[in-house]
Amino acid sequence: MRIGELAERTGLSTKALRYYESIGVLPEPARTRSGYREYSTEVEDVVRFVRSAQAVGLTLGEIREIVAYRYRGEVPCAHVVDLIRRRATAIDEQIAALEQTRTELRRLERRARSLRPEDCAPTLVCHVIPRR
Amino acid sequence: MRIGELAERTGLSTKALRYYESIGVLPEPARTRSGYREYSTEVEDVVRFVRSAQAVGLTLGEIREIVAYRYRGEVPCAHVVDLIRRRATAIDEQIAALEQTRTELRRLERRARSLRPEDCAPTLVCHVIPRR
DNA sequence: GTAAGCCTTCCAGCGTGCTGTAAGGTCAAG
DNA sequence: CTTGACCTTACAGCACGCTGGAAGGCTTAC
Repeated sequence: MRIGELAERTGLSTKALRYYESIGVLPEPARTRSGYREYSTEVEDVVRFVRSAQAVGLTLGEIREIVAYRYRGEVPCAHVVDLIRRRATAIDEQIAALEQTRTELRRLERRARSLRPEDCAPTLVCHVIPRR
Repeated sequence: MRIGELAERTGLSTKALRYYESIGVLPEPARTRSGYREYSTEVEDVVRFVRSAQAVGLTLGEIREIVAYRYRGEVPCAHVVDLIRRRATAIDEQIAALEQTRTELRRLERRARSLRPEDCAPTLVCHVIPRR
């Protein structure tokens, strides 16, 4: 299978596939005599795994670690569970931060309704957003 | 006031201040005869405003628009309220996406406990993360 | 033989908000 | 007169996940 076909079957661009290879997420495939990449069918599973892992928020760096276990012939399960847990924690923190910002924004929006533009002092730039 | 003093008073780096100027967030200050930036005291309010606006999630691009009203002598209130509303909506969407990912991660974590590493087929890379 | 459509490599750039470094000018104190 | 602390510009690079383009080689059809 050449790179164009793999791209079509996985819904990725050839650019992305070559990029994954360059950062060690995909293994280096065999080459034809003229230098074309020649993929085995198994690599398709790896590519799909990469997409699935990205979909749950893992970075390509983390994914590279996971597939590295496979390339070494080891089972990555424990490492993956650890990554999942840490990602979940990170997302919890992100959500908390965003919720705080959202609360602040809603507060500002409410407050803005009671402010008159004429009262806005130029030195404050905008009195809708209060100085900390 | 020279740039170092402004940096100290606002808690920013001189690099950041020069960067803000370069992208039009801060106005070009007066210069001494030898080329040093000489700031008026009012610019400190602008810098503080930039920090406050960043704290509620506005980008420097959006902030530039807001201060542009001021530099034109207009009141930016209506525009700011609009920006705040749109930012709040964007944050709602971000939170929703993150919550979905988090739910999926928790689901994977629970599921992983019932899986045995020995059952993990190499072609799937890792059966903890299911194929889509 | 030549055109179309693949493939290759390498280098650059996107956006965001800066930071680092180099190479040089200025200013006050000793 | 020199030292050190400040200032200036300009260019590069960070993370992240790619995409685009240039310049060239391979393969197949006509």
